[in-house]
Amino acid sequence: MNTRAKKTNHQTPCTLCPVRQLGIFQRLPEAEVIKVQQYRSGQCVLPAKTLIYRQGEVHNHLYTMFTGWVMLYKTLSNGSRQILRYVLAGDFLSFQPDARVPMTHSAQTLTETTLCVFPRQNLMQLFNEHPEVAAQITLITARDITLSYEYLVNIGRKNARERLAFLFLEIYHRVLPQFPETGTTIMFPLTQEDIADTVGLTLVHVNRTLRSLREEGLVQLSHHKLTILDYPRLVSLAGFNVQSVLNQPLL
Amino acid sequence: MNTRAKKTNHQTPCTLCPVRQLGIFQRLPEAEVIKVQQYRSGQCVLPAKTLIYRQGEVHNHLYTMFTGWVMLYKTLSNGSRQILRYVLAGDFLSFQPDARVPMTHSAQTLTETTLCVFPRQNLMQLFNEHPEVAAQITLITARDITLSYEYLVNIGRKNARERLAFLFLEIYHRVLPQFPETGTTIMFPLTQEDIADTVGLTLVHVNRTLRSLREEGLVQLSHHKLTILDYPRLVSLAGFNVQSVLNQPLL
DNA sequence: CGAGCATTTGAAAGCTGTCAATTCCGGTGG
DNA sequence: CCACCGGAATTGACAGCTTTCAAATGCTCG
Repeated sequence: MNTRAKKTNHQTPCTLCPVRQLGIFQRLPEAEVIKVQQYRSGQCVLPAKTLIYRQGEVHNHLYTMFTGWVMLYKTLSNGSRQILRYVLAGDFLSFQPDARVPMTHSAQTLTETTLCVFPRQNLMQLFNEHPEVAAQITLITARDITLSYEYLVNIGRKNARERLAFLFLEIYHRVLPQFPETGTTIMFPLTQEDIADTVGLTLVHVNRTLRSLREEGLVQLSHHKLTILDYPRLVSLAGFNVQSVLNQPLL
Repeated sequence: MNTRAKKTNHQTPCTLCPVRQLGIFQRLPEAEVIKVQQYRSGQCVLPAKTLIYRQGEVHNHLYTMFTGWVMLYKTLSNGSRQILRYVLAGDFLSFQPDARVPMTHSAQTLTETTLCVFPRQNLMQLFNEHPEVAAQITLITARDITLSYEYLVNIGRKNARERLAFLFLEIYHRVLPQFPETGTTIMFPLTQEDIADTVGLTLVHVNRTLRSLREEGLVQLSHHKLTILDYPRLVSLAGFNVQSVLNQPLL
């Protein structure tokens, strides 16, 4: 397989920032948001490459992302890495079956990131008093599973070009709502090694495949900017379906 | 890639069966279980190879599995198939972000299956009146994600032998609690094609890999019976961690 | 301006897929 | 009880996509 682990780990102190209607709170009426605040313990801004929690460690906070990019990944004993998902603004972070069980994966920021901290202990109380939040969380979690399934199909049943096409479209569609003014070019902080570890390929093969896609005028990726050159052909190549990626639970 | 779709679809009428404390209800005190029953709409027994719901169709029920094997899978436009997960007794079935959106995957029984039907419409009401059920559902869903992540690692970063070893151990550990008397041999209703579509390989390569594992005395698979011959070496080969597979949310 | 990470490329090996054909096995009908 | 049928399991040969190994070039940050 491939890949070595990262080593950075400079944690920054938490900084308060204004309340926002994102993530689990996005569908609540204004009054609810104010009340729900009391369960929170704070918010913080983390620089790029910060380890938020590590696979194997007990971690007792939940987070909602406000801004930034975070990746979830698992490291294998042989040193290789599998990136599981990218967490973007409005997404939920660090859900695990049991608070007492160690995390099964790690989370690290790719860019400067602002997130809202929520102690796991308050969760049951929140569920009791705000069942609509519970429903919201359930739906978000269900959507995460849907995305995870898409990834399984992507890695399990597609070739290199199709896998990259899918990844680009997926991220493109999730970033767009955050920056409606961007056209076909978005910020794309992943390295080619990150891409490789996401779609189950090697860095070298990702590089070759990127060249192939570029030469055919499908996408352009350089200096951490991604440009969708031929959206229709990309969708067709990837077997992409927007539904599978949308961040809009409705209930 | 590979594979064609199945065609069977003989639905059987629902049959009432006694209340059981499984799935979402497994942690509730007895009194709660009785009350919670009112939200349910019934239970049914399905023969093997029954399609429970189909990718692309709206489906308005949730289920808890009582007995049997169900597989969740997605079909690609080129005809290939990716199996996402096997649903066993006590597991939850058919969670999707939005009831109005078509299912993104299909579900089919592998064996005769008994499941408890729960109309999606009642969900919000259930959440309101029984927040502990909401918490339970959240935890089950979180566990499903954890398993899904394990599958991603399995397909994305392991070779054929490791993938099979992992799949066998995962299923073995999930089946054991249901049939504590079984020793190292369990019922295993998947065909080699099913295995292939689960771990992202082809039928032919799965067959060769199975032979390799058998010749090395690691596992034996024939006539839909799986025997773990050398558990320690299998665990080591698969990079298997029991935590990732356990069906025991505690809250 | 230098060091270290990230990106590119070439060549060769290897794992996995494809194609085809045969054997095995459970279930059905005579 | 036995022959037959179709799906499942096996196997061989070969092609092809990906990985490995190495090395060169390009960038970015201190």
